[in-house]
Amino acid sequence: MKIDAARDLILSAVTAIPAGAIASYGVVGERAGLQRSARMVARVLSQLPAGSAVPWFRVVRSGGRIAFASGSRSFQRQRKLLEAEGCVVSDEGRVRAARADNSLDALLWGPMMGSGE
DNA sequence: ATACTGACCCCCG
DNA sequence: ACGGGGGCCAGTA
Repeated sequence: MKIDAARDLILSAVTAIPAGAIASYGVVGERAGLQRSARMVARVLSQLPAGSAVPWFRVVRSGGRIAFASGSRSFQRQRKLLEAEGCVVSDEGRVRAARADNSLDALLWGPMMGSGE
C-alpha cells in the first residue's frame, strides 16, 4: 500500500473518533486497517497542517496519556481542546474521556481499557 | 546500501 | 511510580 493511501486511511480513522472520546495511536492504526502503524500515525499527525479539521487532539498514547511533554506548548494546546469537549486532563497528561464508559461502538482506546475505571 | 530519529508499543525488573 | 531493552515503520542524511 502506498503511503498516501495509508495517510488517508489514518486521517479517516482519526476523524471518526467522536467528540469527547479518545483513541491511542495503535488503535487508530488498526482501525485504519494497518498493522503496527502506531509510529506512522504519529508521523502523519505531526505533519498535519495547522488549520486541519482532523481532531488530532483525540489521539493519545496507549495508557491514555497525552503524547507531548507535560507543560509544553503542544501539550497545553491539546489539553485545552480535550477539556473543551468534556474530557478531564491531569497536569501529568492523563486523559479521562468524557464518554468512555458507555457507547463502546465508536469509542476506541488502547490495550488497557480497564486500568482505572 | 547503512545509520539515526521520532506526537509509538510491549515486556520485564 | 521509575528504569531498561527490543521491535516497529517512514523519513532523512
